[in-house]
Amino acid sequence: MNDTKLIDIASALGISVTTVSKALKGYTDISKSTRARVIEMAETMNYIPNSVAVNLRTNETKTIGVIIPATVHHFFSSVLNGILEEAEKRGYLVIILQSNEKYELEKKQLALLIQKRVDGVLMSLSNETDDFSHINDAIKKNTPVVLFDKIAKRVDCSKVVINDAKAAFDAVSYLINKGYKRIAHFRGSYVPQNSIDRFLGYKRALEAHGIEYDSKLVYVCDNNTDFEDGYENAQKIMAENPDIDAIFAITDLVAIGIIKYFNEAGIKTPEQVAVFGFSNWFMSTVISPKLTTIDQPGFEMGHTAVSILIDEIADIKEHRPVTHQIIELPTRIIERESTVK
Amino acid sequence: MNDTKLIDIASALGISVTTVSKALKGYTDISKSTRARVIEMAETMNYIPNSVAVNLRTNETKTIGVIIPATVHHFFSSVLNGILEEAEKRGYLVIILQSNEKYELEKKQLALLIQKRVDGVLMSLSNETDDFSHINDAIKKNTPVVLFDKIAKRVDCSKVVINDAKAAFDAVSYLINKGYKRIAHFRGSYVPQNSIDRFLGYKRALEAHGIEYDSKLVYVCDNNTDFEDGYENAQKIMAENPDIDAIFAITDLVAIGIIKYFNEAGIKTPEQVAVFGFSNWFMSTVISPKLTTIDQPGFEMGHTAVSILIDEIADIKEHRPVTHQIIELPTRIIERESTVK
DNA sequence: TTAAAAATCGAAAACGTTTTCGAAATGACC
DNA sequence: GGTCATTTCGAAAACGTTTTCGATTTTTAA
Repeated sequence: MNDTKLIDIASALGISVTTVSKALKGYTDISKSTRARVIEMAETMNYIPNSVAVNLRTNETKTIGVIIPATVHHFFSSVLNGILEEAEKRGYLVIILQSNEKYELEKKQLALLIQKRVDGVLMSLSNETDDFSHINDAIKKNTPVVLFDKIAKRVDCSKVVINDAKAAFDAVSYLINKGYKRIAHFRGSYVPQNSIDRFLGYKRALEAHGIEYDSKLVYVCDNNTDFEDGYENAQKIMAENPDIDAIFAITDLVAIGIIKYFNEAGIKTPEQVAVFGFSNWFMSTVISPKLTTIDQPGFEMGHTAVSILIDEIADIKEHRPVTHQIIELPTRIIERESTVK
Repeated sequence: MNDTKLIDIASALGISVTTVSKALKGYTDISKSTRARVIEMAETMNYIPNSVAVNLRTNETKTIGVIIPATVHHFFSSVLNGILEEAEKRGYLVIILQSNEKYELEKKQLALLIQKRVDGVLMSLSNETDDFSHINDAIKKNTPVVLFDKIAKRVDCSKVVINDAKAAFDAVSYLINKGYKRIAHFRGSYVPQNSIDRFLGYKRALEAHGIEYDSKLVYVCDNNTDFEDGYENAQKIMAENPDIDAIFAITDLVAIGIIKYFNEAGIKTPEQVAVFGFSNWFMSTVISPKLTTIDQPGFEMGHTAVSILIDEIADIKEHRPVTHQIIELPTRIIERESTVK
C-alpha cells in the first residue's frame, strides 16, 4: 500500500510536480481549471503530503517539545491538559519527556528535542538544575524556550508562573486573620525556587502581622511522591510542639498526610490544628475534612505557555524581534473545611 | 548561530561528505586515521545530525504516537508514565493526543499521526468508537497499531489489556466469600467494553455462588470525571434498597463518592455497607476508610504496549512477518479497610 | 616486477517537497 | 498584425542526509 506522492498525481494528469504542488497550495499562478483537476485527482488518489519532506524543505516541524520534571500526576497533569488542548488548537503536535528531577537527563532531553528540530520547547526545571547554559544554548540556536512553574529568574526567556511567595503570604495571612497564632510550616526541600518562595511568603506574613518567626516550627518534607512525609512530620511536630494551632503545608499531598495522621490520632481538624494546603489537587475535596488550599491554575498555565511559545516561533520565523514576557497567573484561596471552625 | 552540517566538516577537512557520513556512522571502508580526524572535527564543530533529513532518507522517524480517550488523570497517567519510560529506553520519542472520547477526533488524530510519519501508534479507544476502519487503514499502510485498555476485539492487531470480567468476578466473589449477601453494582455507561465486562463479571459471580441477580441493584454512573455520580447514587440506593450490605463500584472514583456519602450520612463502612473499588488509584489510600480495590497495572500496560509496538516496527522494517499478540496483564485484589469488618 | 586482492575514497542518485525564475501561451490594445 | 501585459506553466535547485557503485590507491602474493 504505497503512499501517493506529488509525482503520481502529476503523471496521472500529464503535468509537472511544480504545478501540482502549487495547485494544492493555492498559488495564484495556476488556472482555476487545472487547480480543480489537481484537487480532484489528489482526492481520488488519496494524497497525503509527506510531512518529513515538507519539514526538511520548510525548516519547521509544527511540533513542540515539553519537558516536565516529575511524573505526570497532580499538578503537571493539569498543565499537560492545557498544553495539549492549546497546541492542538494551534496546529502543533507535542512531544513529552520527563526529566525525573535530574539535571543531566533534562539537559540530554533538551538536546534531543533540538536535534529532532522541534519548533520550540516548554519546560519546567528539575530540582537539581542550577546551571542554565543548556537553555541559553537552545535559545541562541533559535529554538525558543518558555519556562513554566519551576523557572529560573536568571535565564532570559518568557516565563509563566504563579507568585509563590504572594500565594503563601496570602495563605498565612488568612490563617492569622482567622485567629490562628502559632502557625507551623511544612516546607519542601531547599533547592527549588517554589519551595523557597513559599517559605519566604510564610515568614513575611508572620512578620507583617507582628508574629515572631520561630524556626523550630518549620519542618522539611522533601519526598514529592507520597504523603508519608506529611504524616510523619505531623506525628513529630505534635510531640515536639504540641502548642501549634495551624500548619501551612507546601503541597496538598503533605497536607493530606497531616490530616490522615490527625484523623488517626484523634486530633481534631481544624478545632485543635487547622491545615492549609497548596495547589488544589483533585484529592483535596476527597479527604475529610475537605482541605482549604491555594488554587494553582495548571490548565491555564499550560494554555498560556503554549500560546506564548507559538507566538515566539512565529516571530522568529518572520524575523520579527521577539520580546519575552513574564506572565504571572493569579492564585486564590479556596476555603474549605480544614480551616473553618 | 548556524548548525554545522556534513558538508562543513567535509570542506574543513578537504574530503567529501560521503566520507564524513560514513566515518561518523562507522562504515568499515574508511581508514582509522580519517575516521579519527572526522570524529574530532565533528566534535569541535559541534555537529548534530539533522533528524529531519535523516528521517526523509531512512523513512523512519523514531517517534510513536499515543492517542488516549480521556484527560491525563488517574489511570491514564500511570499508563503514560509507563509509555514514556519504555519509549525513552528504546530510543523513541512520543507524541501524545487526546480524543476526549470522540470518534471523529480520534479518527482525525490518527490520520494526523500517520501524516507525521510516526513509526507506530498506541491507542485506547474512545467510548464512541464502533467503526474501526481508520485503524485498519493505518495497519494496511504499514503503520503498526497496538491497542491498550479500551480495545476492540474485532480489529486485527496486538492488544494489551486486563481481563475486566475476571477481575470483576474475583472482586464480587471475594465479597461473597466474606459473607456479604446483598451486593449492588454501580456500573459505567452502556457502550464501553470495560463497563460491560465488569458488569458481566459481577453478574456471573453472583450466579456462580447461587445468588440471584437483581437488576434493581444495578445503578449507572456515566460521569467519568467526578465522584458526584457515586455520591448521588449512594444516596439513592440507600433510599430505595436500604438492605444492601456491599457495593462493587466500577471505579475508585465512584467508590470514593459512595464512601463520602456514607461518611456524611453516618452509614458505617464496612460494617453496614462494604465498598469495593476498581483501579487502585492513588487516592484510594487517602480516603477513610481506605478502599479495597482491584489493582490495574497501568504502568506495566504502558511498558508492554510500547515494547510490543517497537518490536512490530522492527519486524516491518526488516520485512519479517509480524505476528500480533494479545497480552492479558494480571490484576489482583488489594484488600484494605472498606471491606474488612 | 607484476597481477590480483584489499583498502580507501567520492560522484551521484535518492528521499518528497517548495519556490524561484524564466519561458510559453494567451489576451488586450491600438 | 504587432506590441505589450497578463496568465499559466515547468525546469531546476534546494533542504541534509544515506548508500550504491565504481574508481583509485595501496598492499599482498607470486
